[in-house]
Amino acid sequence: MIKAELFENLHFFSKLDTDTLAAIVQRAYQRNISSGETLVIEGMEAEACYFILSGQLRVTRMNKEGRMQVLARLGPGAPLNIISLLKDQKTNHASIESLTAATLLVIPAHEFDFLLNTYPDFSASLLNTFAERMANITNLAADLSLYTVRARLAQFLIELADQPQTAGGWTQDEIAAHIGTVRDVVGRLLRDFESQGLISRERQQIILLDKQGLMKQAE
Amino acid sequence: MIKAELFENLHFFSKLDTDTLAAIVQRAYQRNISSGETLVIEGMEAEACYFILSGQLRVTRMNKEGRMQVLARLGPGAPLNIISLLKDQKTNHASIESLTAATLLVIPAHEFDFLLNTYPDFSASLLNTFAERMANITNLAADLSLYTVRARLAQFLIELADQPQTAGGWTQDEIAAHIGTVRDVVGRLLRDFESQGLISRERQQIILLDKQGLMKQAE
DNA sequence: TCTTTATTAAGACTTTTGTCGTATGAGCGA
DNA sequence: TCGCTCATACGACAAAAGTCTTAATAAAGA
Repeated sequence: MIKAELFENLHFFSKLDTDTLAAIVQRAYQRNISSGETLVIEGMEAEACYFILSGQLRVTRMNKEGRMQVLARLGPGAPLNIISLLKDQKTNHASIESLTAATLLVIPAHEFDFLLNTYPDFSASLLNTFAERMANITNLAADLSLYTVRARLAQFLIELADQPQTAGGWTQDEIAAHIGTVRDVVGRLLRDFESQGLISRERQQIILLDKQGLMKQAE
Repeated sequence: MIKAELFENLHFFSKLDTDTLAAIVQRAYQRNISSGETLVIEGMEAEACYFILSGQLRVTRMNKEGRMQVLARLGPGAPLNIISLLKDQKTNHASIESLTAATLLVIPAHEFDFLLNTYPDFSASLLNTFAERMANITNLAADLSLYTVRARLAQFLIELADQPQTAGGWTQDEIAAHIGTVRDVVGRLLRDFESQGLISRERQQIILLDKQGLMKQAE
């Protein structure tokens, strides 16, 4: 049995009515997963959607060669796998895996339908959350199309520096999956940025030295 | 004064209650635009959202060099500029321009807020429409990241052939803006496909000769 | 501590993508 | 019909991105 206190203060839930929260509590269950676990596999039948109570997860797509693109990195309060349930064809639309140990609120597909049809504030809150997600994924698509890898990496480093809480522990592989390229290229560009004095680095730790210069690289 | 008969049979509106439709009619107005007109400019303050009653429009992003990426191509029933109004920062999040003459239902920002807060079926319908849009833009981002221009073009041609209604009148420039590259490259690849006997072409008309072969190009 | 695995480094090389200049033909309006 | 714009063609070139190989180093687990 789960308790509303676990999540009612999270952004998504904070605006919901008490009885909507109660209905969620009644129909959902809690699940704990460990770090590096795969929660959802692209293409399989969509069985449930999720809300992150704690931990970090990432939404990804892969091609046949195994190259991966991260579509989103999400934390507490974020809904997962919603589109898969709303689409006509109810298959998982991307893969989802945990980056840390995490606790999730699991809502089975039919329960989700019920909540959606019964509690207008639930769907309204979803709509708001979606707007931001849509904006983010749109930015990603536009960036991938309109900017070079160099520019995307520079921008990524700047954004990373602005959010110190997420700053540590990025491998070159992860960075590559985020900005839409491969590890080798990230490594090469970081070396280049370093030789220009824009950054300095130690293992998995990048220190931004010249923000102005990096912004120029980002065009 | 506009009439509900103009649009109540469009997909988005068909599931709405009669009084919701009436409220929309009362608070929205109609606007006609000609082909090639710019309806919304990225970055400017968001004043309204729109629904397409007739005609085709495209949602785009540009970089400083003037290279353009088409994010969506939309027809009757589709909502426009919704994210701009739902975001925290209410600026237009992409540009929108007409590809044909078009008629639009215009809903000013504050009226949109009212409708959203008052008629749950309105926001529910929006959520459903959004799911599909989100799926599409996600596919675009993944494709841009994970596939080559050659593969994207081949896939584009296959999809185009499957939808005969949209098939005509694509310039190389437009194709390029859709698949995330520049005109020259599209021209070069089309020449290549033609020399391989995969397609044949006359002015602005591409005939698919070997679907299997193209699918191989799409990897 | 000793393996094993994950991460990074660095260079050489290939392929892909983008840019530029010039040229041709079609369609359109004055 | 004349000029104009638009769409396209095509080759040469430049830049960006990706691949491959070998090697070093750090972290993690037995």
